[in-house]
Amino acid sequence: MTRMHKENNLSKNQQIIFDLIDRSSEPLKAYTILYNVQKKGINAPPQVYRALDKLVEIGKIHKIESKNAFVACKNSDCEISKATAFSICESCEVVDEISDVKLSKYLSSFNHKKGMKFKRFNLEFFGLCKKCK
Amino acid sequence: MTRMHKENNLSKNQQIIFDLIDRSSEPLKAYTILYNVQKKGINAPPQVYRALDKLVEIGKIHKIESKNAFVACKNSDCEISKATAFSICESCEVVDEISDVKLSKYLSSFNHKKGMKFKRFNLEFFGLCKKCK
DNA sequence: TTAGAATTGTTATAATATAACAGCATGTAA
DNA sequence: TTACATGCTGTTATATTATAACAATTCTAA
Ligand SMILES: [Zn+2]
Ligand SMILES: [Zn+2]
Ligand SMILES: [Zn+2]
Ligand SMILES: [Zn+2]
Repeated sequence: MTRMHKENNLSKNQQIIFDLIDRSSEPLKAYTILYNVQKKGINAPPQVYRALDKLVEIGKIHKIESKNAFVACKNSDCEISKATAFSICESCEVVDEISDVKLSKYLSSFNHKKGMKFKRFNLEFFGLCKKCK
Repeated sequence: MTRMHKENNLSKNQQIIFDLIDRSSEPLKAYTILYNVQKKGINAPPQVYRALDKLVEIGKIHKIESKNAFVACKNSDCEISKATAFSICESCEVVDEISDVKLSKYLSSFNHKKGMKFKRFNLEFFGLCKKCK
């Protein structure tokens, strides 16, 4: 059984699942993850979803809501996932995390007319990538 | 059986489901919709999902991706759903469609570094509404 | 060392969404 | 008129995504 170390803030299952997502070139779905970690002893959906929830919470991964899939954060962990933006190709389905300081600042400071103060946003752009257009 | 009229571009099931969503004060989930239209003869999930797909396609409703729920467009049908933005209260779950021309223009003209040309975006802001904060 | 918090393992089930097939209505072209 | 295409409908079954509930173990901090 893996010992927890202070310098590593991920648990065993969290690390296994993060590594898989981080090495993937495309967003991974929960059950795809499950199939791929069964050889490592993760057998059931709740184990996957728990790890995913935690990884999202701490900003190591993001959920692409329109695809129910997960990608590793490429963006120094996105201030704990408060401001996420993605580009999604509607043809080849490639997903890129957008790191644009101006965009992020603009949206983080956006205030709704109706007096709501935002803590977080998620933005998904759709189109055709260079290869597909 | 309802006759199709040229002046009405929605079919019978589409109209029933649109009316329900339009009258609702909150986003509705597909199976909530199903339960509420069974008295009108819509019995099975595919009938609901087909109507929802079409209504989304023509911009009469939008899907709130983070909630798997649907709202009527409050915004003259959003140029056929090319540019959607919502505020979502994390406490009471109230959802508002944001109609902000500056925001919409800013995002519609945003171009990704990697040369992708965007056709569409969806933005979801999260926070606490006036009542909940 | 002990109590609380976090994580794990497990079974079962809930909630969301689509495949596949058949029928009917409308519009258009031969 | 017939024939065909398109779009909508109805139906059964199934696939996919996600959580409830409970017991046990491991980690952390006091
Ligand atoms: Zn990120
Ligand atoms: Zn592409
Ligand atoms: Zn709209
Ligand atoms: Zn609220």
